[in-house]
Amino acid sequence: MINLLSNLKISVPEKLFLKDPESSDLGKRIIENSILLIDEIGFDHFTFKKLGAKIGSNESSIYRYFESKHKLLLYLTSWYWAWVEYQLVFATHSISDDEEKLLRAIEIVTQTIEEDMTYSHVNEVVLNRIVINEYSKSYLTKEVDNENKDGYFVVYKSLVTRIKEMILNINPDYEYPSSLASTIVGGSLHQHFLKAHFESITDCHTDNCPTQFFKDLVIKTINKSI
Amino acid sequence: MINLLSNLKISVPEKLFLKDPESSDLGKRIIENSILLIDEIGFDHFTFKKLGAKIGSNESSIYRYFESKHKLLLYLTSWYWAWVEYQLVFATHSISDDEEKLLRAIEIVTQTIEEDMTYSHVNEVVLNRIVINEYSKSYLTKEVDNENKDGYFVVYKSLVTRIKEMILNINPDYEYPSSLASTIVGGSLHQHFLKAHFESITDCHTDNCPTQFFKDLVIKTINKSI
DNA sequence: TTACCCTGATAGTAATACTATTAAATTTGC
DNA sequence: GCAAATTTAATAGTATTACTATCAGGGTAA
Repeated sequence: MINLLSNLKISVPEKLFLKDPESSDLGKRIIENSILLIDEIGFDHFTFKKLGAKIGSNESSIYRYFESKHKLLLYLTSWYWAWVEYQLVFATHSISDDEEKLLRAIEIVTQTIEEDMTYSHVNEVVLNRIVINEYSKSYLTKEVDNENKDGYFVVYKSLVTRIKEMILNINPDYEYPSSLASTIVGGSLHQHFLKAHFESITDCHTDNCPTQFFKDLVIKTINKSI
Repeated sequence: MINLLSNLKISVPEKLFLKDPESSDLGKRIIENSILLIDEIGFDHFTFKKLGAKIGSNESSIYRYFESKHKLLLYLTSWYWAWVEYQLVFATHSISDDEEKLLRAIEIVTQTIEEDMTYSHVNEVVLNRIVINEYSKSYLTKEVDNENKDGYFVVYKSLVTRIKEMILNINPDYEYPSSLASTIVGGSLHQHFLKAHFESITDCHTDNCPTQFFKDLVIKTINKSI
């Protein structure tokens, strides 16, 4: 599966970049090292100047690829969600039992990425941490409605919608399939964050935790009779 | 209840301010108008200079009350959570049935604040929107562990812990009471945001929605047998 | 009435988030 | 293999941000 996936190009909305970073060596170094640098110093302290210094390149060259650091964050997180969606589709398509299928999907979406799947220049383990720590900053802005119209968040919405469909397949009468699906995806990031910084308000202290919590939650919630 | 509450001073960790804004007229104008301005232009575009212009005061005077705009956000959101916690304690203390008590607590925590309760100079309706749009920015930082040690997030954690206790009262064997409680509080903010900006991935389109979703979710989840 | 505290005003700093221009290097097309 | 086109690097510059520092004036309190 890992090798199969690495031959596929993850597709990210084109409006997010000025020049496709996959199309050149410098572009790939920008992606690779921006992930490492954002993880290291946090998105708030991250600048193109610092990134330029890290990759031995110039600030102005990076601006040829991305209009702003905000767009770069959208690119990286879109890439992440597209990658998760691939894994989800791949891991569930051959499962015929609807409940088993959803449980597998929850695993994919909520688990900690443990090993670098070596998808070229992208370190998925580190990117996962970035998504946990920074993703909400990409949409908690005054510009969100315009950017949403421009399709900047399609990948995320598509992932949530897939999970919603799986929920409806199990129980077509459940009233809140979209809210439950978005709670799984968003809530999982939140539990991972709490696990790392606010242990007192989460029960997730082990490897399998956010996953077990959400599996239990979802199955109890969508089954028709109590 | 409204009048009773307005005689109580909401208590916010003292480290969050340099000078108590409740102690002067200028301080209160800072609070009142920072809430309005952050709502209007967003926290990212908010500066003390702009706030100074709005209240006819000077940037440097605002810095006498708050070290940074980040601390001001922590102050405002702590105030909000303390206010919610008061309401929660007040509304639930006389309810003897454990399940009814939790359901009432969920109502308090997940509902949209509909009317300004005129707690002096604080517009709670607008502050609620700020918490929905900006709260995560207060903890998604590289400084979160130090700030947490300094008690900047005690109010929020205390609120979540109260809900956790209520869950345990209903089912002491439920395995994830803290995670469920933090999911209710954090997830409710998220659903409110989706309702306003990403309608396609939420089922919350009516007034009573995040509330109904979470009530249903929690009751199904914590009841012992499936 | 003098001391002091609060507020306002001004100035200044380092960093940020860019834009613009030009030059050098590299790739490509023929 | 060379010219043309493209890409990257280097430099400079701008407006804004997030502060800090200093000083002056006005009101209050001992």
